[in-house]
Amino acid sequence: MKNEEEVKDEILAAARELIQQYGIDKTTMRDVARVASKGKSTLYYYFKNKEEIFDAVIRDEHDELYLKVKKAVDSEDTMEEKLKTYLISKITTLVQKRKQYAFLIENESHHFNIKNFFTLSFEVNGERELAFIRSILLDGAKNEGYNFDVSGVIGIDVLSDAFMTYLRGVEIEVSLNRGFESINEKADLMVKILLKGLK
Amino acid sequence: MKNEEEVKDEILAAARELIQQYGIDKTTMRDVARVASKGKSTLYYYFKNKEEIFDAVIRDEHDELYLKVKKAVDSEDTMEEKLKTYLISKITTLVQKRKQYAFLIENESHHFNIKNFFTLSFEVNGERELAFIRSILLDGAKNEGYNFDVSGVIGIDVLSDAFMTYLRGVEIEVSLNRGFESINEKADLMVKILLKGLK
Amino acid sequence: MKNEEEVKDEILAAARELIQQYGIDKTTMRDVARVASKGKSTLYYYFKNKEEIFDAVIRDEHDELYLKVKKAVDSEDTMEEKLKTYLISKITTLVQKRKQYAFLIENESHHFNIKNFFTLSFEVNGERELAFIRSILLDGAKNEGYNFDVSGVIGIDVLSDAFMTYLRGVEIEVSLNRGFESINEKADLMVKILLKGLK
Amino acid sequence: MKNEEEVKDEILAAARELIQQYGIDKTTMRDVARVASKGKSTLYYYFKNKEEIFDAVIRDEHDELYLKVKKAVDSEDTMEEKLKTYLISKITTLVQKRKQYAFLIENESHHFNIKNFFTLSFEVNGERELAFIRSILLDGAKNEGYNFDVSGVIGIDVLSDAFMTYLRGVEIEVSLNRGFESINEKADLMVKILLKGLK
DNA sequence: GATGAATGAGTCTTCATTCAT
DNA sequence: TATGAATGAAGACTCATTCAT
Repeated sequence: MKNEEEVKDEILAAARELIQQYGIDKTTMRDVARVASKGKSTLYYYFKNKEEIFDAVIRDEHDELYLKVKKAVDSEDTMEEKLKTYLISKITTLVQKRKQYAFLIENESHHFNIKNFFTLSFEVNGERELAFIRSILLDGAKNEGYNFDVSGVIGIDVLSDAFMTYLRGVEIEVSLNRGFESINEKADLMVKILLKGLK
Repeated sequence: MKNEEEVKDEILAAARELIQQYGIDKTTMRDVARVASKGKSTLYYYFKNKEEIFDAVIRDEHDELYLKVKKAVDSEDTMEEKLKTYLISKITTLVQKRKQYAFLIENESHHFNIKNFFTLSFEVNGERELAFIRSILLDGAKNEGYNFDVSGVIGIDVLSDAFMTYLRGVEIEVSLNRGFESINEKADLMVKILLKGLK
Repeated sequence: MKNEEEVKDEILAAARELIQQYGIDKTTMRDVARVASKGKSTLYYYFKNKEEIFDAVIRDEHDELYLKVKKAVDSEDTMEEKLKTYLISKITTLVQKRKQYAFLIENESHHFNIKNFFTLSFEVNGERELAFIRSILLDGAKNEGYNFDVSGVIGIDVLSDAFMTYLRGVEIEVSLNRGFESINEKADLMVKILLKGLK
Repeated sequence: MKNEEEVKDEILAAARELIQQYGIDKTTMRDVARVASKGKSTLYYYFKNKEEIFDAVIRDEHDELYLKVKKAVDSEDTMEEKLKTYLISKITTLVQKRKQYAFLIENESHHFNIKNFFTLSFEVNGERELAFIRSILLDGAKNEGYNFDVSGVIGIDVLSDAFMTYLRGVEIEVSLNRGFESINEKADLMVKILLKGLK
């Protein structure tokens, strides 16, 4: 017999599957119940309401995403590689997710919701991503001799901020399905642009 | 006596107001009718359905946005100023819009939709923005001696692409209400980062 | 410039066309207006309301039907031929009309309305059809020596009534698209059944 | 405590009541819900949509009708009595139903729909009625010495077909409220007409 | 004489949520 | 613990009709 936590997870799994495919608004409690093989009212036994369920789903999803990227980055050695890996790993993961929605692209009427998902992602991971990037740059300054304070204008804060902003642009572009065939190259170039003249 | 176009505009104005406040999904035809001081069915006299109305609204809104930014940029002389102005004018306009939604930040249940609006913005203006930025860089190369082909890696395409991506990140950040108190400074810095070493 | 009667006729023609295809309930004033190339409100200038239009249409339609059948029958000489022609000409005409609706047969959702049309037909022509049939039988008795009062049970009234009832059954069957490939034979047989032993 | 089937039946009962009074088009889900003392959405818990409800009602209604007539006929002994009973019992039952609509006769605007009901009846019971009548005639031929093949023209198929067609005419006439005060006599006469000279 | 514009009332349907069991 | 049953509220959309011009 399952305990409370397990049932909750089953429900969240169902909700996640649906939210990824249809977005929040178009996913109904009935859908979730069906996929979770539960009665509709059972959802209300475990969660206060729809919002609580979908909030949990989103938080989970983005946690995962952040952890995955972080792990990839941590396995790199140099700052430049870390930054590139950050970009590449994030894009790759997002593109992957994007594929799950593939069919929605054609289906214009749904297409608001796909983006919704991506947009939310930023809100959840914002703070820790920025902190993480800063720490990468900091390490670069300490261990690899980068100098971010050239001519008094550019500093670590400025650069990590810029990197973050760029990252967000990338995410949106993925969500809009812009071609990202040459991810590696693009990441390479961007890192070059940002870092040129800083060492 | 109003002609057809005027009435349509009245309806679109009402729809726009509501879409900005509540997002598409939460805005009902009844709401639009009420705000436009029309009967619900009147909307259907002028538009085929909900989608047609909201499509028009969004297209208008983004047209406006693009034109406003373009105008501001065109009034500048140097490439660097143009790029800065691009960022500043876009951010400023978006922040302004953002204020209209202010109260929604508290109102968690609505907040998905705000972002919806921004996300769509990208889709509509994508192409022409990129082209516009390229033309700015091109002029810079021709008239101001910028050289984007240093060390074989960076070119106009790469840079305009990077600028666009960054721009998108900025838009998202605005939509998430990240502080943009020091817009001018931030724009200044970013342009410096992108252009450093290219002249 | 057209006079009132002409415009009314144009409207009725449009209405008739639509009623035949879609039935009364599914035909809207807007449809009629469009087909008649008039403004919707113009219909209300010429007719009090929807009902008045459709009433007129039906009356016309059935008038035509009756007249056509009567003409065919009158051109025959003997009673037996008249009765057969009555059946054949009515069935043929109805089958013809039926063909205009052909596509509706597949389209289940519409199929109530087709029948509606036929049913109404009975109401309008009832009286005069009965009278007409009686007169045919009467002529037969007078001129051809038929004796409808055999064994005290059957009389002209009984027989004309039976013929009428049978006729109605035929109409319904046509409306339900029952095969009527062998109309002539069927008419022949029925008349034989009814008249057998009466001369 | 009611089980699913019971509730469904309650809803169908309400729907039937209304359909009989107002016809399908004019009966709304709201009406049905009110009469069934249920919430409007409850109907959708038990049935997929309006069509499913009204389909069920009609099918039930006609099933009943057929069974009732069949039972009455089966209790008779001779072919002649069976045929008469068929006519009488059918007419009687229909007239009875007709009374439920009585007031609609005045109410012109509704009167299309009444007929709708009758018309549908034919479609549903068509096949089995014909088969039943054939079997009655067959028995008559076998057990009572009727000979339907006189003079090479009339056969069982022809006669059962004629009887059915006549029956349908009767149904329509009932639906149009033609007087059927002397049902027994009329049935008697018709059977005589059809069978005269066949034994 | 003709109609564009406007609409109130109503239709079917969906959904999150509650509650008795 | 789990859910079947029930529903209020709302949503998009349609239509016959009116009326000022």
